[in-house]
Amino acid sequence: MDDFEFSFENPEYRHRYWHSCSHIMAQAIKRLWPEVKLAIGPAIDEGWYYDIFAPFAFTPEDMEKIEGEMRKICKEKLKIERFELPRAEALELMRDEPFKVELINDLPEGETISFYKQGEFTDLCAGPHLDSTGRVKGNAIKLLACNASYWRGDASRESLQRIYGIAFPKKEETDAYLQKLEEAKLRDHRRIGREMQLFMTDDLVGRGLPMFLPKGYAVWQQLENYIREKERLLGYQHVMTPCVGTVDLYKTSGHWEHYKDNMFPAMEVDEETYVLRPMNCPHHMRIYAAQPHSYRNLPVRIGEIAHDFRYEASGTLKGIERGRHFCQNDAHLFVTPEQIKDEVSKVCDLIFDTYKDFGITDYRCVLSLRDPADKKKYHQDDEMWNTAEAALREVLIELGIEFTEEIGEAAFYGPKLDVNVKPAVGAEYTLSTCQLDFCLPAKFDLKYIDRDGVEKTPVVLHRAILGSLDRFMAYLIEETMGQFPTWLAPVQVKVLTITDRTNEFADSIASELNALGLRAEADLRNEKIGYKIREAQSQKVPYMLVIGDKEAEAGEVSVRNRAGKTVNLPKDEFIARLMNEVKTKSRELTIGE
RNA sequence: GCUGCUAUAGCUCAGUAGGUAGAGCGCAUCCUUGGUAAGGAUGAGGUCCCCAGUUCGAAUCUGGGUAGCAGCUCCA
Repeated sequence: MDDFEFSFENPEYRHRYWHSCSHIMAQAIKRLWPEVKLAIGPAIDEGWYYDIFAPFAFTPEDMEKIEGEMRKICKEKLKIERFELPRAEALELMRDEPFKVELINDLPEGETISFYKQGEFTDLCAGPHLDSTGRVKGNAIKLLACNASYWRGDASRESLQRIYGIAFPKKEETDAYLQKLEEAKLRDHRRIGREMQLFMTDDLVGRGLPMFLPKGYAVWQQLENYIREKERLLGYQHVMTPCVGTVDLYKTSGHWEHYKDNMFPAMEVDEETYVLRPMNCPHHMRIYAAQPHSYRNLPVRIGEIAHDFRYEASGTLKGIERGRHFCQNDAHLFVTPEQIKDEVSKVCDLIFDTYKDFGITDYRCVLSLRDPADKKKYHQDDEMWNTAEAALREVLIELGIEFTEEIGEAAFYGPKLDVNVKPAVGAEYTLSTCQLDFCLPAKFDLKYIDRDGVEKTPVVLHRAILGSLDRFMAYLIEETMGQFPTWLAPVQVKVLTITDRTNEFADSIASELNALGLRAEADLRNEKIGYKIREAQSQKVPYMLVIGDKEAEAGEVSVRNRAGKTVNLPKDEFIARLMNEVKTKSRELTIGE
């Protein structure tokens, strides 16, 4: 075996390990069901998968059988050997594996065609691999799931079964990994959303149309107020526009052409055709176009907390992370070409400033570029694209933002900076975005009068900071496990009585807090204090005030925070400190010791 | 949308060779006035997702819907 650090800590070794596991799995499957056909089986960030075409569906029992066979193969300590073949012989060797044949045929002329062989099993593979199946610890292998995938990711091609697996050098490590997966499920915003009564869905209302309940809407309102106020201070002007518009609005923008399959179908009324709007760029464009603009007044920043509707494929719906109705924290900045850099940089500042307020640190910036080969999706104007992409890239480099570039991820009208995060459960998604658009302003014939008296077309920045408020809330729920900072918590204070002798005092405290704009509830039920605490605790209320005779007499509150810390304070001091915690949007609880 | 899995009380879940259903929590009533994560008793609550079919009989088997979950594809 070539020389590199022979340790699981080494990402390259880990990659080989998992890649070899994928071959071992394929070998086991071929032993058990010789009739199945193999597609591809790479190592991934965590573990591996293999795509398999089988005339039957794998069951959980089958997965156990495969694991058993894999363990055997590990014990057999089969030597893993690489060899190369000329194209004709490679095709002959793989003649019973149609997917491999397709792969070989697609390899460019002159490309090395390599195989890896272990015992009776040989797979087309670029490698590299471990030197023996004996290096893999058989009883630390765990097959996780069997799901569907498409051959070459193309929904019009064969549907394959993708079996995922994970393995570590020690069984305890695999167990710990599985434990971690289980714990992640506890953070799932759909679960917490139900438990904390933040939102709900209802079949009669419709699929993918979540409803925010009083507690969830309380959080929502805080988010909305937060971002709107932040934008206002940065010179944004907020508008409110309707959710229904003529289909011509979207034909003009080009969205109809690109996205009509993902829009609710058109509504014919009298002689006109309307659609539920999937986004609101066109509205803002028309607002801009409604009056003349001078270069002196640019940038014009039009913002909206906008309700949009998209007919998302049913399989993509996921709680409030992705629904068919959602609310964008959208804005369009109309700028001169000279202002691009400055405005993009301000948007980036706003994004990262916001992340700081919410303590979001685990994100990834992507510069999303067009795929020049995709003539269908992208607006055809190479010069425009080159200018826009270069401009955005330049700003990001200048700001010292770390980013990767991804081809084919741009919007049809321009390149974007996407800020992506990973949820507790499921695939990465985009939280914030900043898009550079030279295209729609022309389609809407937008103008400003420049310094030289000539009419010119502005550039538009599309940007969303909280992205969709729904999705942002989903992310916050999973990050905080529902333990929102006090300023966001649905119920900030729960006032708990021990006996009914203190009902009046407790009630007056709750009223006083509510009058100050805080969210407080009194629990005057005839229950034991432990019971009331338990319930408030499970609702993740930041502060519980225990009010007994002693407190009522002294005008004090016994504060218990949700971390279990307690302290007795004069009522007014508690209120003052609480107000301060909320005002400063502290992410930590500041009361309790 | 595709493939697979799932659907029993408000929630989490048991259950039945095909013979009309159960627990815990929650809820209601009563007792309990208790000091920092579950006091006690009693009771109500179910078209076993929907529609067909098979059957003497279907919550259970079959088919078709609907919804949820996982992944794939998509995401202006």
